[in-house]
Amino acid sequence: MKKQNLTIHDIARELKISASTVSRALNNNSRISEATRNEVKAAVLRSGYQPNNLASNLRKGKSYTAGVIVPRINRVFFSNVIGGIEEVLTPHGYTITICQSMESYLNEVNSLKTLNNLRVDGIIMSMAAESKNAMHMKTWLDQGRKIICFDRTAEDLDISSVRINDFKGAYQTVKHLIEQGYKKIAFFSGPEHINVYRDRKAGYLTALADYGIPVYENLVISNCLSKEKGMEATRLILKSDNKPDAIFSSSDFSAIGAMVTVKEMGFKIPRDIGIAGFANEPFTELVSPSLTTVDQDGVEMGRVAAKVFLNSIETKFDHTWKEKVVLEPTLIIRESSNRKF
Amino acid sequence: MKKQNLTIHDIARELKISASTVSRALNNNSRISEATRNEVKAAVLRSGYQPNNLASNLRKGKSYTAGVIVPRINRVFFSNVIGGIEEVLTPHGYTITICQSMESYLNEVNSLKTLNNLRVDGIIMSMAAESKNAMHMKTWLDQGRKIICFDRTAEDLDISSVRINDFKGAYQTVKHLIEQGYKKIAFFSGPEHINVYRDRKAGYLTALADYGIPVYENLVISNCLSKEKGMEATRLILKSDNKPDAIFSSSDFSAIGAMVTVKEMGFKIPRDIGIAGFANEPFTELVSPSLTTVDQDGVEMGRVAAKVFLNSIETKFDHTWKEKVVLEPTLIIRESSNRKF
DNA sequence: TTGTAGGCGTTATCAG
DNA sequence: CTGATAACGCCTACAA
Repeated sequence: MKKQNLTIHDIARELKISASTVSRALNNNSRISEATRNEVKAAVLRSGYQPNNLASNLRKGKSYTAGVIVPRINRVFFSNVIGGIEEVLTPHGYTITICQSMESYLNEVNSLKTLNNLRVDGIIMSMAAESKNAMHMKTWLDQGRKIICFDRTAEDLDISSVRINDFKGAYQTVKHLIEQGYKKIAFFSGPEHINVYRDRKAGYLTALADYGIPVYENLVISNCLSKEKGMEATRLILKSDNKPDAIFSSSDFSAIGAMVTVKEMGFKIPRDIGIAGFANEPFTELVSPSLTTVDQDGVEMGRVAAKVFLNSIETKFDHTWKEKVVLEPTLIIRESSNRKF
Repeated sequence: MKKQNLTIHDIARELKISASTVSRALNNNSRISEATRNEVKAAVLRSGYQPNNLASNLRKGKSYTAGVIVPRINRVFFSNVIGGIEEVLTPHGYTITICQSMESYLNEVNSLKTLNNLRVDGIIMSMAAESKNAMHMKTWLDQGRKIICFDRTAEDLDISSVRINDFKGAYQTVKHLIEQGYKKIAFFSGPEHINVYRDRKAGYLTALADYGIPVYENLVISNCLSKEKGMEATRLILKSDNKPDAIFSSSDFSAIGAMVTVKEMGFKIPRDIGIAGFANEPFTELVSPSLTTVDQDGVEMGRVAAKVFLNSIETKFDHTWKEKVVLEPTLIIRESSNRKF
């Protein structure tokens, strides 16, 4: 039952030709006659031979594999990105190998090592929250490995990257809230050593400044990304003397938490309190009121990252050239902030 | 800058010993002295040598890789499963290579082939909706490859599989609806050549029969899995002469569609119409009213599938033994169906 | 305990 | 156009 794996040598023997000829026939090499090529292909079909890519990859010094490291694969944004990467790479004959860092620095270090030992042709990654610098990545870069960062990038490294304009996404959202007549806008932030959260906060602060609105310290909450933290923070600020009339969160999850608590405390959304989140998680359009948020097209980001990957390994560009792509975010205005109509 | 890759031969030359000794030192082979082992390890650290797993895998005839094929990676259930697989396999030194079938039979065939050519040690997969039989999988099984199915399994094949008890999940949900006093329960189904949808429907029908409730043909809607289809179907049945007082859907997405339409048409949930879905998508607890649904723990399913994978390749069992694991679903009762309190 | 030799399955190079 | 040969980097008998 369990057949031994056939090799090109078996095919060669059967056809009384050499293994190299079989190899050439299979690789559509030009220096071979139509006749033998067809003979070989027929024999391959007949016998059920399947090439061993491990061997061919070893010989070619190339694995036709992209390593992907994400904090967690089951976060919609990241799985969307992976989907986009896969969509672009598969037609090019590349395969992807996945690792999760689980936001841990140590896991990230190990994943980098594992993928390197597998001789992947490059790594597409988004950094773990725990990784406060990029020394572990530098080691590989110095050895000539390719790393492409997306979303959470290593800004202290000269590296190819794909991000969205988080600053702009935040700025536009705050501008929108102001235009809706909100005057005291609270902000939920994330760990600020991560570029995306730093940028979102900067967008928030700049928008307030541009419109001459003061920043109230008690309304800027740090490290507030989960639903629970959002509920907690909301209760706190709504009970304070200096109540906000809107909440802009760096995360859809804490925005949902805010929504729950605001309703519990008897305020109306968007009449009394406006709410906006960030990321356009699928649930944001399903809750009621539906949540205003910023879309960061994960699938597209994955596609772009994959293209950058292909460019960098097919070296149309010279070695030192790094691509830095910044995608445009889209503000999606929904019920939770829309009181003008 | 770009160092050439070092090999065990380079280390050997530096230490004036043979490559095999280096290999043995690195693999913690017993037939080697402490002294040389330490020397080798020191040299490796100093030089920055990194083993080439392509080569060692080729030599060992084993790739320490699991191939995973899912319909779409960015569906929460599937990405949860992948997370669970990764969690279990990584500590065992296995890596995972991912393919999406995008529900297409052809993509599935190609993925199977790609993964085989990569000589993965086994494949963990959930079948594409388009795949109506498993002949393409049989080909590989006959060649002695390992395939483990999860969720959507190939029932005509003697194969290891991990599923949840979809029948029971559906049965319990319908029983719950009946106990809440609902008497005319509509059902949204999926493609019935897929085991999970067939089983859910069977659970629905059996529960009705057990409680002596007739089945109304106009209330059983086939191929109704998306939000849009759910909206459409709901409009249809609520306008009919034979209106339901509850809707049980095989999918959370169509259940949400039902919810939207029911509210639009002015009915109260759960007072006038009860609703329940299936899968416990993250949004189900965030919508209002929150949606009653059946939890199928994707992460756990992934963990179990990975363990079955490890068992099957580390062959503690004999070749012909196939594990068939059935996990228990959990009915999660939320507001959308709970009118007793 | 260590070294030698051979091979895992391919492909690139060089002859013919 | 085709064949022989030698790698790719590693591991494992077998020999010493």
